[in-house]
Amino acid sequence: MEFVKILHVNCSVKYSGRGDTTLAPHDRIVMMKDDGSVSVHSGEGVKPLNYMGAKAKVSEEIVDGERVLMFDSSKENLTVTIHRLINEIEWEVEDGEPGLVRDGTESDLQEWLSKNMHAINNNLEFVEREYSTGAGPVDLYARDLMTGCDVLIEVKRVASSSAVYQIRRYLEGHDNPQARGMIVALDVRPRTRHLADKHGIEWVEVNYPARNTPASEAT
Amino acid sequence: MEFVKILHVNCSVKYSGRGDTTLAPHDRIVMMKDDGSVSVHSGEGVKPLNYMGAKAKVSEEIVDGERVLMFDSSKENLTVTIHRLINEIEWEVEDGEPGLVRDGTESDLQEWLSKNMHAINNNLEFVEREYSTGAGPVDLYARDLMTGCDVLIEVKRVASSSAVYQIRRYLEGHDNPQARGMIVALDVRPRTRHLADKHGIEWVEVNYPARNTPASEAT
DNA sequence: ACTTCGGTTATGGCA
DNA sequence: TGCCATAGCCGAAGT
Repeated sequence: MEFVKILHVNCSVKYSGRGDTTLAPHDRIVMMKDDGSVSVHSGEGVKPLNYMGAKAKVSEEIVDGERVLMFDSSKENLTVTIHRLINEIEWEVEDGEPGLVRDGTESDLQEWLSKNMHAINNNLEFVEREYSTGAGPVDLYARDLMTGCDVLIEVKRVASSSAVYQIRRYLEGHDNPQARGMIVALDVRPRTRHLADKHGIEWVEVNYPARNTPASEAT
Repeated sequence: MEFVKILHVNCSVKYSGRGDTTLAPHDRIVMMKDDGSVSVHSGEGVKPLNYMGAKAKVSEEIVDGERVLMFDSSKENLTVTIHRLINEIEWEVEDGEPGLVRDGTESDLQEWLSKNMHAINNNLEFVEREYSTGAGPVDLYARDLMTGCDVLIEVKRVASSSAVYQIRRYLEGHDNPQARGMIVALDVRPRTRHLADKHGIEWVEVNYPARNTPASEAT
């Protein structure tokens, strides 16, 4: 069993480690798990204002009549000074979390495309995945069946400008200067299309097939 | 006033939007804020398993005798199906969060460098900050006092390869083709050094002065 | 609304 | 373990 402690407090926070930050006194929610992780939440936003990962040593002491929580790891430390405790609960959470199942990652798409090049273009023949160019590994390496031309393909779920720069680097690092560059994505952003055109990079939007649902084309 | 609702439940979660994920039934903690954000926590780790940012429409209904929470925004949706409610609280959190104060950010470093170019090199004269090139704004624009040469500088706390590509784009977009490119950072990663050298980009590591110490604030 | 960029990014993969 | 690239990255600022 794992315990989660949640406090509603008026507090100040000080963090030092990867950077240095402070939080002035205010009303907040502090969540502590018994793996040593803490997060300090305000009433808004999904991200905690301050936090610290697991493996921290947790200690608590009274300084000037105020409860002070301290979290220390080798390289970081976080201190929560509690000016006023408003509420405090502790819940027992069953362990054995099965974990998040992700579907439709870039890696999935890349693998699927390698076996379904026709989704891009009927003239493409798959050659290699994660093909190593002088400037790093390009997602897909293909060949144009009509012209015999090498085609280097950058795969993205959502392609933004960086994809254009990426593929340009691969072309630059590739030994065959005649190679074409191409972006294949579920979503090629408008400005990315323009930038790609400008640099002579082809782009194609594809539809990823239905996942995890045998007959989910019901619409 | 802002309200934060925290539930301890046995639940399943389904998310669809930027990707697709599922969480099998298990014991978890759900935090809902009244800006529409949600996060689903297990008993471990600082990051939520599932989450959704603000601006979501929250709705709730009973399906097959189970309470279902739905969060919908234009491009994403998250569904929490509650198989068993173990606990539920709602806290009222004072608004007006003063916010996190960061120290030693890239922006701080950039400003400090603009006034202390000698930390980089004695021959540099500051010209402009966030100088607009055809390829976007470069952090610092300077001039070499010996040669009169333009120097475009990318500032980073930690410089990784992307900094090299960034500065190359700025040089490409700059009107003066003779301009030199430079990376200035607290930490230039090994591969970045190599890559910079290869592309004729200079790089310099600097020490940031002590922060928050009255004596060092003289300027 | 779309894009760009910094971040205490976190996190997984690989040398 | 350290280093690098990805992520449902988030969040903020600028256009």
